[in-house]
Amino acid sequence: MYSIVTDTVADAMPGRANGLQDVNIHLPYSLSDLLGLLGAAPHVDSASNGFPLAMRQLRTDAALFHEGEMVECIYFVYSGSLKRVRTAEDGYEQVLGFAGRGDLLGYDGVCMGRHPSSAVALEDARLLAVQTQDLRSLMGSFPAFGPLLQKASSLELQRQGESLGLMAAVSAEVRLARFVLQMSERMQAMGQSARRFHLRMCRRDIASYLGVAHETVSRSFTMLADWGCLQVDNREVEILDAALLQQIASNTRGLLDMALDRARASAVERPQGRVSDSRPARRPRTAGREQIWRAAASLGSVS
Amino acid sequence: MYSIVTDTVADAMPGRANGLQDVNIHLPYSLSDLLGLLGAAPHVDSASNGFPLAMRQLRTDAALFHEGEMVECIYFVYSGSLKRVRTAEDGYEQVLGFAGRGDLLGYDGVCMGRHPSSAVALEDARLLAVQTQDLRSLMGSFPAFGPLLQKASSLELQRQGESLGLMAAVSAEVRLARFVLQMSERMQAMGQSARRFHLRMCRRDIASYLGVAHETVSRSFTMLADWGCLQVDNREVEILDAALLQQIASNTRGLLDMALDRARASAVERPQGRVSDSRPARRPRTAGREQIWRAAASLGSVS
DNA sequence: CGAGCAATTGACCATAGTCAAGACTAGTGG
DNA sequence: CCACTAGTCTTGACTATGGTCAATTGCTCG
Repeated sequence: MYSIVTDTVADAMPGRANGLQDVNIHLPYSLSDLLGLLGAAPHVDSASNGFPLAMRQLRTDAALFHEGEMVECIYFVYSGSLKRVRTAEDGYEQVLGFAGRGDLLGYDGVCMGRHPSSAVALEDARLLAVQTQDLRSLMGSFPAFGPLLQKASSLELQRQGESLGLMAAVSAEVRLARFVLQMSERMQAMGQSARRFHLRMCRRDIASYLGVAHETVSRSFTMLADWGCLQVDNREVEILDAALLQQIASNTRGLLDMALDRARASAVERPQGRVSDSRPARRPRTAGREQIWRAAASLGSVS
Repeated sequence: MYSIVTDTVADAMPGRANGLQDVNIHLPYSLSDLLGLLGAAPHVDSASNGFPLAMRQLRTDAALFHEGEMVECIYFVYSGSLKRVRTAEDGYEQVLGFAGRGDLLGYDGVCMGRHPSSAVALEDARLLAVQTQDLRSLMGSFPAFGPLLQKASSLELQRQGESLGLMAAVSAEVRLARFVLQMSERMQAMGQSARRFHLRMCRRDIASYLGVAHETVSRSFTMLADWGCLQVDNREVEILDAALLQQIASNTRGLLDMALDRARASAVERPQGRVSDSRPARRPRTAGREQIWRAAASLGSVS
């Protein structure tokens, strides 16, 4: 599985990653920090300084909570990133999504009182914890909190919908293209570069998230790279041709239709193409992808 | 695709049953009806009688709201059922989920102020509408409302997660088995029979929801029927062997492991077992569906 | 009754899952 | 410091699964 980094005491069990430091650590954080994190104006609910919140710290591969546990808190990512996973009865680990700064975790368990999925840190992370039992009084005492929580949960719901949209695509390359664009948007939303970023999750996690085999993720990455959309070095991704990537991502069914349309359209315009990296022509093995090659070539993305 | 049915202006299409009646119709409904629908005790917030709510009526195939529209209300299904759909840029219609009585719709648009997906009635339906601008004051004035809304939105989020779990399965039969079980649970939750029910959506919708071709849904239904799990007559479904169905549904990867495990297990309790006889030292590379047949046979599900 | 859509089934073959092997990296302990 | 393990990542080969096209049947509703 994943390389286990025990964060504190040597626990003899290698399978379990959670040491003592994953328990709550109370630091001088308060509700006002949360309101700020969620984008509230600086001084709304100034009394919110007086409501202390726990800041939870996690090391890589440590679980924030496990599937099936009672829900005591909902969490907001303060730094770092996590994945949400559900383990099927047969032991298969399905990745439901990834969370970064500002994202809400654990809310899906509120209705049943139990977490339907686990959350695991992809890197060292810190999270603000709000006890569910406090939710009611918080909404009463701090008028800004209710709408912000609503907004956050609504955003989660929207994100999940988009995740479903990823899986709708039939072809693996399209799924991956959509995934890359999704990550790119998120990075931008967090103030980072949308063009070049570092993936925090391994191929297996991406594969599970996209519903394909991890070998297929590898292959699809090289495909996208060959077409001149991306440059990939392990987890480092650079988007070279966002337009082409978008085009690929926008085709749910196959690659064929797009390639034809695109090739036809671009046969008219045809600007001078910039050269990314001229690689020896690889023989495309299938009819469908042959089209993409032509499309890409006619776009000037590949010389 | 689906015939687009505008629910406002009289469209000249004679074949379609949707006319003016899909616009808002204010009937004597109030917040107390909503609280009741969501499972609150009968007399909490008795003043809620005084807060009127719009009841929206939809005919089959009419849209509750369209993707991209401004969010004015969130809705709670009072009767009937709907599907949530997202139309990709290439025109492909992706079904995100289905909603029945008590389910919340439109909440995912609250964060951005625009609906990220459409909602379309699968049959004549009625919905209670709550204007988003009222949410804040409602939560202030009616203490029971906030938690109920929270619970409803949390449930939606959980459901979405389960939907993602459907797509995780590689084999089409497994996806369909999970879908059927999901529907069964929902029917039961709504007080109907979990064993025998009527699907409100067509094969295409199921297919889109599961991320497979609609022909594959047909084939998978006949497969499950052949294995003795189900009886299917068009949209009428009867579960014959829930245990086997569960078994099939619980295998994310292939059908292989399950069939073997199951055959082995039942070989113990069933001394006649000739099933797990001389298994070749190495598992046959892809045993395929033959295994299921044997497993089913050894279970006595198929004569 | 006919038009149109839903559902099923068959044939074909491209895509992607599976197994296998090798390259590379990071963490561990001698 | 260097193996040594254990993980990730990539690539190749093979083939089952499922997407696509096509034809048929059945259902519903004018």
